Amino acid sequence: MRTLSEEAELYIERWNASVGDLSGDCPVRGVLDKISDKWSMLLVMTLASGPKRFNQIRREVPDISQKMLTQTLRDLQRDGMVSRQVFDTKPPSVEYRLTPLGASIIVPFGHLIAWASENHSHIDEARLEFDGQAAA
Amino acid sequence: MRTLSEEAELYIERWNASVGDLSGDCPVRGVLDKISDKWSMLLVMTLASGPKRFNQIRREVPDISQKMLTQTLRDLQRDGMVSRQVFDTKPPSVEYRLTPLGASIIVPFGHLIAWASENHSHIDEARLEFDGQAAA
DNA sequence: CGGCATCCGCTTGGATACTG
DNA sequence: CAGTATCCAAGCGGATGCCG
Repeated sequence: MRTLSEEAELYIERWNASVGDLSGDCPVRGVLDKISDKWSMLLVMTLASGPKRFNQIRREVPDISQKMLTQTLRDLQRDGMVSRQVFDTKPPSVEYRLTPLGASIIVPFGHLIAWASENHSHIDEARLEFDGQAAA
Repeated sequence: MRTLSEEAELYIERWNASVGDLSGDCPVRGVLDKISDKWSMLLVMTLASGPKRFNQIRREVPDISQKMLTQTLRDLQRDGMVSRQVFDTKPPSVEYRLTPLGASIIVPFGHLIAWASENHSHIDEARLEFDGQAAA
């Protein structure tokens, strides 16, 4: 091995040190499963620009169902990533905002988003080529 | 808002600039969906430490089924993240390795893993507290 | 060894209707 | 407005058996 950057090597080492046997109950796997959730990170990024109310989030993320929005917000609250504040007005309003923990994931997640926007064109190209060869 | 770091602010800005209306066909969403795949990132990290053969990967990731391993490897190959090399021995052997594109995701993904190992204890605590209050 | 094909259970998640 | 409750379809993914 090879042509990887030193930074990458470092992460690989840490990974190997932290995961042990990669069995399902390794704590990092647990967090990764959360991150893999279809909507979690999208909601975190939506709340990153400020606290928002339920239907306001819904409008900003058009293709989430109300059920999934409720459920994902509750999960994020359970994990201490989002706090929920109810205002006793009528009609009642509920505001969601990132906790410090929730806000702290923005940076590492931002790296991934940066990677995605830099490389999605490469992925598209690779996919076209792959599908072209499969058809031939 | 406001106790976020400047780096976080930068990512939030970029996010807002890049996603437009967050509709399902935004390219960043597309890449994020791939990353959200249950096994993709696990396999990338497994291959990060060097090229490996099919059953070797299976042994290192004990709880993936053969079907999902085949399928995920093919998807990664399609996306240009992994290359597949067949050796014409008997019995035949097949080696998978990261492409430069696949290797390039290790660094941003490493940031997320670092966050996970630093914060999973906070998440566990938050979860215990939340569940305790729910029971009360 | 490294797959592919089939079957099938179970979860995920959407649509709809109702509540405080 | 901000949910809860119920029903139901689609697909993810496991188990098994077969092939080159």
